[in-house]
Amino acid sequence: MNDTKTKLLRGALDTLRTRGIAGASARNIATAAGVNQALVFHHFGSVNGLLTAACTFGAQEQVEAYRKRFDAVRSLTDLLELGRTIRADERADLSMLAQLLAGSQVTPDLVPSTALGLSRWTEEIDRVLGRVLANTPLSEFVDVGGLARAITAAFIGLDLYEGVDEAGAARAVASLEQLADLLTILEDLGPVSKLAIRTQLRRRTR
Amino acid sequence: MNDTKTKLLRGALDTLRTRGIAGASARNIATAAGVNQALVFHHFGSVNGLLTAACTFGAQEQVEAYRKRFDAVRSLTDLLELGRTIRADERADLSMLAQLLAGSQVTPDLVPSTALGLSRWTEEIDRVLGRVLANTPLSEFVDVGGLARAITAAFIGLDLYEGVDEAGAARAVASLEQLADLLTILEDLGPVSKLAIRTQLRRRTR
DNA sequence: GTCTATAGTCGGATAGAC
DNA sequence: GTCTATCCGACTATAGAC
Repeated sequence: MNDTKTKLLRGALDTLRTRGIAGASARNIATAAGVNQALVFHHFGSVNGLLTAACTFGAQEQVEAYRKRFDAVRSLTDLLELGRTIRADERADLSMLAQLLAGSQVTPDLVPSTALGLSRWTEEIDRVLGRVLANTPLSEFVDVGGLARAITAAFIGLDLYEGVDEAGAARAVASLEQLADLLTILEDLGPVSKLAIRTQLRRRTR
Repeated sequence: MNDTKTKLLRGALDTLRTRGIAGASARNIATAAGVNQALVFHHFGSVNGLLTAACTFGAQEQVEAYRKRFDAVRSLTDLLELGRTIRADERADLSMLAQLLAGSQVTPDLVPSTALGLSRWTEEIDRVLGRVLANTPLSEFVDVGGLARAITAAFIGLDLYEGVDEAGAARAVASLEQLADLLTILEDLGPVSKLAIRTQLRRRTR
């Protein structure tokens, strides 16, 4: 696939990453793609049309590229390790999604495709969590689908945070890894503590 | 403080929230502030100059407004409850910070003030966590400062996520509350499990 | 300090030749 | 499908009157 449409899609993703939502103009994207500016409108109707198409295109491609790695995850710690890899990958679309999210707060056209792009990651994490947390107190007392969404949101937040405070972001990630270890231990505590936890939870108002 | 400079600062914050980083132009901000467009440059030199000043100004003001609520937090669950309130507050600057973060990925001028704005929240959360988690396994095995940074990043991510999938964001928050309850129980398990956890942690490679 | 006016640039979008 | 050329509005920033 090396036709103009694909070039524009990749150009849009590159531009979103390197110049942000505020710099994602038809001209900038066309330059990045190495094609004529008018073709943005000919093929996609408008800049937002191209951005939404690019988002759908990119999310599909990206998650597939990481599918095998997701399948190899065996613990929360593994998942965070993979998250580290994904965030370190220059070509990963976390930054692109962050920019589209920023734009979506203000431009309703962008919302559906951005939500779809996010859901690709969420589904993958949901799948992994369901597998990794099966038969643990976590899956019994915490909505795993909700947790998958929270993790996706946190990854986006960390990606943005990294852009303004690399050391702080590294510290944040390290603490999450420590927390994951702690939760893994919680899993390993066995049926006795599971019972203790269950009775404790029953005692609560909410 | 109702002079032009202050009007512009507030106008900038409003514009960032309502029109995003891509819509934060001198004209839009001046219109929101009810002043002349040229004054942006007279008082702040450039649009980015105004945005950075507004960020510093807003973060200071906001965190102070919530200080008492932070002081009242007694548990992780309380903290998430407060987070819910802050995210629901239209005038809160989470959205503004999210937009500035998106811009900072691409515009180095914005980085220092955005980092400062974020650190105001991080410090507050750090303070609360230090108090709430004192004498718990969490504070013993997890870098609390890192956790504070992770929570700030997650809140930013959730704020953005909410803009494209309200139901999904609600689910994410609910699952975090369940997780917080679980962690609170971990705190209550007493010295025996603390010892168990400690030996388990020693057994690990990392 | 505040205004008008304006220079110069960049943006979205379209018309029409090839 | 792709190009050039162009319209027109919005943008940053400045000059200069008040």
